[in-house]
Amino acid sequence: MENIKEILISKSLRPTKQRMLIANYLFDGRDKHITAEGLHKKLKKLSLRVSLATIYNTLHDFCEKELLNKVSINSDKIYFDTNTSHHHHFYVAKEQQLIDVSNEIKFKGLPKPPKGKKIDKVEIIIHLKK
Amino acid sequence: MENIKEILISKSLRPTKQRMLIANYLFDGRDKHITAEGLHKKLKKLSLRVSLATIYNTLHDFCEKELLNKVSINSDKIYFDTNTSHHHHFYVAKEQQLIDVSNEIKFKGLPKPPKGKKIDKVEIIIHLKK
DNA sequence: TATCAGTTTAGAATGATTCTAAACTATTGA
DNA sequence: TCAATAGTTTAGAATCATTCTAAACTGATA
Repeated sequence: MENIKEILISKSLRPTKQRMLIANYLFDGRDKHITAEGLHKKLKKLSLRVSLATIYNTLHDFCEKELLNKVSINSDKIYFDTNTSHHHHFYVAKEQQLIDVSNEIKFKGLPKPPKGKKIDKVEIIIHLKK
Repeated sequence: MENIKEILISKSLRPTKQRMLIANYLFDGRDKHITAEGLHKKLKKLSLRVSLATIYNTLHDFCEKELLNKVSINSDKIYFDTNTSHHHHFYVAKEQQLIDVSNEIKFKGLPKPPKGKKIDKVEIIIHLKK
């Protein structure tokens, strides 16, 4: 907890009550994929009242400070991923479920980017079905 | 043109005026990535009046019949891709630009899917920056 | 020609996200 | 200690892509 407070400060985010609540929930050691709406509901269940606007603000702030990763796969919701290391995902469209891929994928034959552009990162989404 | 009419029929889509307009625009031989809104504007410029609702309906119908591919990368718009063969994309976030990757990418070390699930397809998005 | 399934349409509804402006809180410096 | 100020939170409104609805239209078929 103290830990988390320091992290926020080190990222020049004031450790406000709301940010602490959210950070404590998110960074409990388990990897999570969550949407703003989903987080809002979770916190409500724990009787922690944080406005939806603040949730959005905070999630975006955390992303900018690289405490979270944005994953946008299905174009109707943004998922925020607490795993910020470079990794890939399984995605089950039917259940809108996102699962981390833990192992390393190697590729061959990556194309050259068009002139004037560089490769930022390679994202792999493994779509699953039954 | 006659060609396109027959394709629609073969997919049991009536070759209505609106569908023909849209299909003629989309399937002119050049690969395209387009959004519903974008297509609506393009057709308007050509003085072809098709309602936005019909554009959405048609794009979805074409997807179901595998004449188009849905690509959702940035989570605020759906792109429809006239290239329906299996391929990957470059994506330039800043310009919301989508570019087909023409060559083959091979990978090694694809993870096993969780029990009860099969790999449907592997989607690779190569994020580009300046 | 009447019927009917399929299609188109305008406009309303939805739902995620962002914006706005006012209230609140924390930090700083006198 | 206090005021000033910068940063934060909030409810609710606004936005924007997309979907829905229900009525009008179209065209093939009997």
